Amino acid sequence: MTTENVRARFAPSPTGYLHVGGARSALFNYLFCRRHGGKFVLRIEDTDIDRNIEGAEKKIVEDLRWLGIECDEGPGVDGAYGPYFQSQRRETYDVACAKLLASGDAYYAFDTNEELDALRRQAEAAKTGFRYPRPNPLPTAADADKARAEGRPVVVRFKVPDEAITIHDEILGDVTFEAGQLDDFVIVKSNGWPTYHFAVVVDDAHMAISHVLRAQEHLMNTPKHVFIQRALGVATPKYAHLPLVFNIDGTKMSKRDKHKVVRQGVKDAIKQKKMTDADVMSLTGADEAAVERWLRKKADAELGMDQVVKLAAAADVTIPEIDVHDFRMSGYLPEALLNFIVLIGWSPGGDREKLTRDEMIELFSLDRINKTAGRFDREKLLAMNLDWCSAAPTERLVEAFKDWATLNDSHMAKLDDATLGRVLDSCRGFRTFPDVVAKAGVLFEPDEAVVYDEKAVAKVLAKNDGAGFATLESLLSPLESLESWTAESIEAFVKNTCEATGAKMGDVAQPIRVAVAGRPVSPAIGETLVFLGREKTLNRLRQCLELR
RNA sequence: GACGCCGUGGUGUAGCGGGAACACGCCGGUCUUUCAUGCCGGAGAACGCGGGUUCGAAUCCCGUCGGCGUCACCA
Repeated sequence: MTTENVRARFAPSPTGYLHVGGARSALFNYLFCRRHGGKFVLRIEDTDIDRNIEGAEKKIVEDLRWLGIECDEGPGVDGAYGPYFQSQRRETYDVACAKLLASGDAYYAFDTNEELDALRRQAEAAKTGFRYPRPNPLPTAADADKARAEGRPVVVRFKVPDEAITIHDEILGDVTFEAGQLDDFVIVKSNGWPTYHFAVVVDDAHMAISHVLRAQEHLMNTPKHVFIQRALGVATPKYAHLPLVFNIDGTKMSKRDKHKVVRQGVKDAIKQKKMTDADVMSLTGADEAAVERWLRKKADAELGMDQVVKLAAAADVTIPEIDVHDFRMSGYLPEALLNFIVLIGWSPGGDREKLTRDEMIELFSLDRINKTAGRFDREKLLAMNLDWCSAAPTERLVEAFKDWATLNDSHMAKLDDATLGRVLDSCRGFRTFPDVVAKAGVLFEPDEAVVYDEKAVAKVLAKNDGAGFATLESLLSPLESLESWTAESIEAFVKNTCEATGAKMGDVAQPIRVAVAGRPVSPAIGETLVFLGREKTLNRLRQCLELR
């Protein structure tokens, strides 16, 4: 492989957060560039003016950065091939289009959507595939002006050559498409903006893109792109189509899954009479018709994400993480997500699995990319996250935890680094950050916030005529007068108490734990009480004794 | 339907002509003051199916079936 002039790009459209599938594509392009000393370009494909979401590209850049993927050229990173927004490159497309029109490789067309639909229905009825009927003779510029004057939409279509084409794919090998499969597709829309097919080709050429690594769903687009390249007289980059990423059940992983899961959860709740349509209406503020459309007609657009979040909480379902940002919000380490993602469709060979970003760069190669689609196994991700967390130094954990806690408005975001480090270390073995809060969070809340779990109280405190309560009571004054309040001294105190009374560690530690945390789970008893401090410990012990 | 891609335990992968390996998950056990970790052990694929080439095939060839993808003035 020539390592000079390698230039690859990631080209998302700014319609929201970065999807994990997109992140995988970005990662592979990034790794490939780094491996070969090339340039990684980020280009925003915002030619569909109506669908663009304001500021979405900032979110995408932010998500990439969180993962540790930085571009060499792109929005905010100047390079010799900018601008990096397609919306700012209109002249380039206009010039290229004029060229194709002049050479006779493209022509005007004036069909309305209704006419096109009718044609498609006809084709369907006749059970023949729809192909746009190329007019003969081809309309002229004058015809186009006339049509425009009549108020008809004017588009430009590409005149697809009637020949077979073989594309060499770096992963798939040679892929041949028969002649006559493609019809004359639109390259410039009636609003004057290029379609995706045209814009990618023009930009890839202008930006000197040498390699295109993209998801396999684009494979069938490649002949279109190569035909345009030939008509334009520009070079064809090397293509590598990446295997798809599916949900664990084999369905396509898409943003719609969030709606899908919540919808099903709400339906189940309604069936079990835990919820009603009226609940859905009051929760979302949507009217009956809108609820009907969302719930029964699967019209996702009827409800916004914040409304879906409320419904999910009410129906007690967990919204699946789909976007990179979702995983960040769920308390994953970016290095773990990155490691997990890189292994969907690629492996360094052998038994090697855990990889840092630098190791990925060193080992990455196109010929080790798989052809088979992979599934996104959340259990494996969780296990991998646990691994990374266990191996991470405390400082890294503190940094990542603070990011997570801040984003989630957790009360633990306020803790100082030293305390946070101890808390995180005392919880080692956690899978994601919410586990840490579940285990130790209550120690940093007001005493009144402690919720006593009935089962735990019954089992640990009330059983045997309130033996646990009695233990607590007997501990009150020794704890109050304990000389030093450190994890070691507290542990020693508990041990000594056991030895003196012949009790087991659990007989002493568990009542304290339940009294102080409300549940039978918390960090080691010494650490638990240190986090709490002596005063709050005693306060909670007394508070708990009132349950008797 | 047309075209295209793919097919190793439940999942991700390794192996690419000569004992089917690793990780996750699952099951059982175990350490521990709780949970989670950790540790030990186990079940689970004759490599979609059929045929061929070969002394020998998951590995090469052909066929077949199945899964998936694409068929927009969305990208």
